[in-house]
Amino acid sequence: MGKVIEPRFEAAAGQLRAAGLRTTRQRLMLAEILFSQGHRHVTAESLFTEAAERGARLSLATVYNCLHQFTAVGLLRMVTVDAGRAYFDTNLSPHHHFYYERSGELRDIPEAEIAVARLPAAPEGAKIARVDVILRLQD
Amino acid sequence: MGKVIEPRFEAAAGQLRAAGLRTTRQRLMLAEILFSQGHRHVTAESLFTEAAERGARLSLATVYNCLHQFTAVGLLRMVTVDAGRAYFDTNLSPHHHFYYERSGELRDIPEAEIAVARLPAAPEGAKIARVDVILRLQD
DNA sequence: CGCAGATTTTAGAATGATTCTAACATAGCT
DNA sequence: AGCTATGTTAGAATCATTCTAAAATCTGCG
Repeated sequence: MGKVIEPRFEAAAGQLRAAGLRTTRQRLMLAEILFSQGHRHVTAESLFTEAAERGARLSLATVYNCLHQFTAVGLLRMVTVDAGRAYFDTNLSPHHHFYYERSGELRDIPEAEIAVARLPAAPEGAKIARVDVILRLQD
Repeated sequence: MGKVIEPRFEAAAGQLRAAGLRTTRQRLMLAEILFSQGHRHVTAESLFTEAAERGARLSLATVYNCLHQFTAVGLLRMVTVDAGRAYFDTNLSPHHHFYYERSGELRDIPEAEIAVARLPAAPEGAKIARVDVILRLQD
């Protein structure tokens, strides 16, 4: 018998199943936090804290595991703007980022607002997996 | 009486002095490695190893110190492509990067080869300090 | 339902990059 | 040479992240 899923986790459960991931208590909570309130940027630490504030019982290691699993199945995108910690973005459509160097805040820039007009060919034997544009901000 | 500077360090000494940095044995060696052979991309670890191979006696902490000082005075630029370690680039002119995700190799793309046509305005109270374009490569 | 086997979670240790500390050494001026 | 600010260093400390091995949980099946 499948276990009972609280109504507020229905959507998250659907997303996890569609991605081929088991619906564990921890993953449901994290998915709910990540995917039920518009696009978000989180770090492992920030997500862990947020989950803890909501009363979730899970370990930091699980947050790392889930962030990587979600990324692997295409539910998240990793964003590298700071040598030191990884950010994860729930916005999967092509877009770019403002990065506030002082605060560490990350903000989406819709794709239409930046035009990368010409791209060089990828070097022999390689292919371009992704184009990242980061506008670094100071105040 | 100023100390004697070996001829091969003359150029490096000039650059350090021009930047307002004292010419210590360690800085001379690092500057020589960094600035005497065209543009380079290094990490603290790679630079430390290279200096050690050349017989330099210095500590890793000094490499970190120097990389940051050189960056602060505008002799280097920090490049963030990997959450985990910082790269430093001796190429100070505007340009972008190919990043081989598999090997960690970084390669310059001349500015002329990429055109970032339109930029959004910086958000209220902030200004755009830098535009980074990274083409991530897989093989 | 109730179990077996596979997958997950977890605490804690381990790792890797980087920074800090506070003692020692040196550069640059007089 | 001698003074003093600056630079270097070993080693400890910190931070983000990954690993490990054991305990917990999930899912399919009888």
